[in-house]
Amino acid sequence: MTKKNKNLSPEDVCGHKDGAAIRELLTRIGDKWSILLIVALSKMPKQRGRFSEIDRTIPGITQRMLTLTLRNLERDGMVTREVFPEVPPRVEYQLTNLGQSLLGPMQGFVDWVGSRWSDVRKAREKFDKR
Amino acid sequence: MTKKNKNLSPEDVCGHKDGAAIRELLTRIGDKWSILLIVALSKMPKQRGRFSEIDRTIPGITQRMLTLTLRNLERDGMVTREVFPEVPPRVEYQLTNLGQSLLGPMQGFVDWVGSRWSDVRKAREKFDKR
DNA sequence: CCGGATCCTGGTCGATACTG
DNA sequence: CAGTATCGACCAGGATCCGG
Repeated sequence: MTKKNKNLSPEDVCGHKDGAAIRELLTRIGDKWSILLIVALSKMPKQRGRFSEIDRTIPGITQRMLTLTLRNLERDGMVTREVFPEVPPRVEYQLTNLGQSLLGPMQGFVDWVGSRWSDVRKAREKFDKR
Repeated sequence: MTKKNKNLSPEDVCGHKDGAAIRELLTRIGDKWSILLIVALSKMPKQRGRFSEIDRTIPGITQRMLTLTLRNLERDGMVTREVFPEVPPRVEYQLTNLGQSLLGPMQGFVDWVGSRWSDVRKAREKFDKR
């Protein structure tokens, strides 16, 4: 017997109740800078660094986008923000446990890319050859 | 001794040579519909279905976006497209091995969301309360 | 040093209408 | 049925300037 497809809303990704959350997460870390910030922070001593430091670590990012992306990550509990009342101002960001815990799952993708990306590139070349 | 940071280009995500590829992949599956299509196809018999079938499975998607997303996935070697010269036209799409192989790594994210998403939500509420 | 305020541009996506 | 064509809204993100 063929099982009838239950109506799944676009939020039910994977038929999973957290589908919407999954899509949100992918959208977030799929944006232009988030993943770079997370990785950059993860490589700093104590997974911690100040604004200008992160800025220098990530070539091409503008101050605006750095601020914005950090805010989003802070809002999501991935990083903390600590302001030191000095002159000149100093602000330090640090990866939270939550943020660090994302590095694990990410490794799955990294491995996949390592083993399969060449296939994707070949597929593209073949496809574009038309 | 403190190890001096090598200049890493924005393409060197994770200090990994495939960094650009990783970002590309995340951007692709982080877009609005790709992940839904992959999952939808993976649940069909033989990971295969026709255009209208997929369309009905994914509420809210427009014909335009369905076509576009399928094209992208086809170009990346994630799905195949087979046209049957009949009237009315029939076109079937099928997940490739490559496409299926992505489901594994994805599971890591799914699990992460399952165990950690509530933390994200709590962080957001706390943050927004200002 | 950090980051807010503005302005602007290109790209993504939805709506709609039309074809082989 | 399975698309293509066209238009327009919206928004991510870049450039730039200013301010505590």
